[in-house]
Amino acid sequence: MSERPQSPIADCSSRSYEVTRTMYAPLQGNEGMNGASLQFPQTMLQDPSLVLNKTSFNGINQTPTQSFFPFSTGDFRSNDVQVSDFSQPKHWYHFMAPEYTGQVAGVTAATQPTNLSPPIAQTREQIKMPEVKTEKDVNDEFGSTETKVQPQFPSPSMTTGVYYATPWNPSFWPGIPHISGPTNIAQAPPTPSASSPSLSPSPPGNGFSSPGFYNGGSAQSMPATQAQSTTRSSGSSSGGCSDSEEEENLTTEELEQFAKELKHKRITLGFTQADVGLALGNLYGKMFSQTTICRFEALQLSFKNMCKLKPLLQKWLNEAETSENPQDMYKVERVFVDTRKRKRRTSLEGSVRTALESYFLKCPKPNTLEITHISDDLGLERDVVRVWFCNRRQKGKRLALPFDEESAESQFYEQSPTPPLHVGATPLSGQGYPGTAHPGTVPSLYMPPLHRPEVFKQAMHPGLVGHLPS
DNA sequence: ATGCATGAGTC
DNA sequence: ACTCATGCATA
Repeated sequence: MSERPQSPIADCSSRSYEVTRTMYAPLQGNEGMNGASLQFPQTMLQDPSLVLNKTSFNGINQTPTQSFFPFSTGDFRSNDVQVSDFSQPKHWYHFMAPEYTGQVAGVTAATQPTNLSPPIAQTREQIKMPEVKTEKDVNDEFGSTETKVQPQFPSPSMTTGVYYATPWNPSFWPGIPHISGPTNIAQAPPTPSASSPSLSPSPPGNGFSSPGFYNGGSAQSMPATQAQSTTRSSGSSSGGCSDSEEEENLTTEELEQFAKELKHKRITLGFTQADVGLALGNLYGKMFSQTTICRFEALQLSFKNMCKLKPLLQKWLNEAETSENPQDMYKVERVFVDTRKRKRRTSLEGSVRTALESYFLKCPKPNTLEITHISDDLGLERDVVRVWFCNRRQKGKRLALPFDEESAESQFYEQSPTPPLHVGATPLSGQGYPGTAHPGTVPSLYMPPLHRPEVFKQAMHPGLVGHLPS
């Protein structure tokens, strides 16, 4: 954030957005690899200048958009408006039941189970409320997908963790593979004793008795000590993660290592990602979804975010390993779900995605007008387009270059990047993998994160790597 | 595992 | 209006 002094609007023209850089290279590389012809306007892919020197949104019209269709699965609501009028407010959901704060338990956390309305401390069966069904019904949302937990105790997830503080600065995956910094992996595998997930019911205890119960003070309370962390560029170990207790300076290596360890042990102990997420809520007051845990393991979160979550996961891991009944750790379920109705997830067609991609290449940060233009062109809702770009940028960052930005940038940018891309093709072969040989680690099911082929795949182009939705 | 969505915090 | 963290929904 702090590193982008310019106005967003100027981005497209006056500067090459980082994401573009990031994405661009791989893209070309991909092109080179399969030599496949895309439905893309090739000029865009071939000529960086288009991206870099773009001065306006003109050239955009050339995209193969005519073939796109204005339906976009926005079916939940009449599409009539999309093309013509995008500026109108839309409310995909409405709020109901005042007593429901419209939050997922644990996230904003019911602070005091006492005054909360009855429904809150229930098991999912009870809570499963009809819900408003706007465009489409939501079949048994929560619970079903995430938890395999046995509703042993309807524990009132009275986790109290507002804990949303993100004092860190924006530095994500700065660095990279070879960090020579002080690798202080303070994790000495405690000896996994209970590796057999037995559903042994041990006294509920609300999870509060748990040694490591989170009292909502630690990880978040970290003041502005992170001032130093700069704006990335080098900091493999962004000092931003300093904490009153846990993580201070994590290196990407550590995180990488930890992520692997976590995954491995998690699996060994018989937990699912969702379990872990729930357990965190139970133990430390901050619940997370399967998605987040998944992304953590895959190192798909920002560096900062990884740093933030690591201590919690570390704790959980320790708990899980030492606990006689690890299962106790996730005996908390999501108690109730957000009552707001989400907009139904849009599923963009392959062709539309491709088109968006091409637009993105030209201008990763379209302004309102441009967005309108695009949405108009593709027959999508303006908001869908906007969000798409947001996510695209975010993804681009998330999966940013696994190398030092500077150098990688220069490499990828103008030349056709090949080396890194090939790694994807041969996961197990000669991946440099400098500082991460991990001698001791078990040859797990996953590969070294920093060379994850998927990353490149994604970074390159979802639409290009075989992704045709039927 | 990941695409699209939401909301808080910022600029 | 953007970034970032996060999650629902789905492939």
